[in-house]
Amino acid sequence: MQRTASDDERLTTVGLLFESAAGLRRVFERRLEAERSLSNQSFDVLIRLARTPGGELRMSELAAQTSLTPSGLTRSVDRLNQQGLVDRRTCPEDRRGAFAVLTPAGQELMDRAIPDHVAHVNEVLSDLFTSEEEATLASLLRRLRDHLYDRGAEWGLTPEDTEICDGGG
Amino acid sequence: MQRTASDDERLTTVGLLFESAAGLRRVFERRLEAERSLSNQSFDVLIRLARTPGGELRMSELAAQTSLTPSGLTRSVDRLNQQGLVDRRTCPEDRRGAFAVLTPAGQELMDRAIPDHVAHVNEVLSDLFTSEEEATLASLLRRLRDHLYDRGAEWGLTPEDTEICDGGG
DNA sequence: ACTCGTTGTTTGTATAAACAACTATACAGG
DNA sequence: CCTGTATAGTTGTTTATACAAACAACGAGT
Repeated sequence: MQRTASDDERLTTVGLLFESAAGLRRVFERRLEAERSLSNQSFDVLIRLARTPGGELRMSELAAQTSLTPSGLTRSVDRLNQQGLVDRRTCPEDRRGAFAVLTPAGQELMDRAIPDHVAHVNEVLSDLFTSEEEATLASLLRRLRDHLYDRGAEWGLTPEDTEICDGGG
Repeated sequence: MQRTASDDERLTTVGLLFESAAGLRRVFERRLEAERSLSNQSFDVLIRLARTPGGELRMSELAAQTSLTPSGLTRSVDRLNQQGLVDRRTCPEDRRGAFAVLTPAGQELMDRAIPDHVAHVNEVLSDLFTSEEEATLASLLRRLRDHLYDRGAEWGLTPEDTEICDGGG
C-alpha cells in the first residue's frame, strides 16, 4: 500500500474529524433543545420538509435523507405529530405510501428556526477560517465524503448507508 | 457579524463534515463488527485500556476519554466483562474507585485488532489525499476542534462535553 | 471519633434505537 | 381474474442511552 502520511498522522486526522463533528453536533443540539425544544433529529426531519416545495415528502424518502431506518422515521414522525408539527397524508396514487407534511404550526416554527440556525452556524464559525481556508476545507471534505460514498460497497456499506443528504444539519 | 463565506457555503461545509464523519464511523463500525464482533464503543474503550501501561484505567478517566456518561461507561464495561475482555479491580488507595483492566483475552484481542484497525484506516484513506493535503486537513480540523472546545462554554457546552480524547478512533 | 459535604460508581426508570415480523397495497404472469 | 412476489409503512421485542437517585467511601473541621 502506498502511504502518503504516517499511520499516526492518519489516526490523528480521523480522530480530529470525529471530535470536530461531535463538538459541532453538541453545540447545535444544545441550542436547538434550549430554544426550540427540538432534538437534532427532529430538526433534521423538519428542515427537509421545510425545504421541499409543499412541505411534504414520502416517508421512505425522508428516511433515506435523514439516515434513519424506516421504523426510526415512523416513530420520529409519530413524535412530531404528537407535538403538532407534522401530519401524515396518504399518497393518492399509491395507497401503501404516506407523505409526511408540515402542519401550519410546523411551517411557522421552521420559518423562525431556520434563520436562527443559519445565524448560529455563522456565529460559531465566525472569525475562525478565512474564506479561502473554508473553501479548502469544504473541498477536502467533499472529496473524502465522495470517496467514502462512491466506494462504500468495498468497505461493506449498503446502499442505504450511503444516501447523501446535502445541506443537512 | 463579519462573514468570510456565504451562509450556504457554511451550511454545506458543516454538512460535509457530518457526512464524512458518519461515513467513516460506519465503515469502521462494519469492519469491527464483522471481524471482531465489537461495537465501535467497545473498541473505543478497549483501545484506551490497551494503550495504557498496565492495561488499566479508572472508570471516571475512561468515561471522560470515551465521551461516555459515567452510567454509560458502567454498562459498557459490564458488557465487556460478560464477554470476558475486561475485569474490574477496586482501587487500593481510594476504595470508592474502580479500575477497568484488560483480561489476558482482551489484551490478546487488541494485540491483533489494533494493527488491523490501523491498516484499515490506511486502506480507506489511501490514494485520496497527498501528504500535504492531509496535513492541511488535519490543521484546519484541529483549529475547528480547539475553537469548539476552547469556547464551548459560550455555546452551552459543559466541561465534560469538551473532554479531549486524541488518537481516538 | 462524629458530622458534613463531596466524589466515584452503580442502579432505577423512562426514552429512543435497531431488527425482524406483520399488514396492506401494488404489480406481473398465466 | 387469480396467484405469487415485491414494496411502503407500522408494530413488537429487545437492547442501549441518559438522567437522576442511591450508595459507599473519602476528607475536613470539630
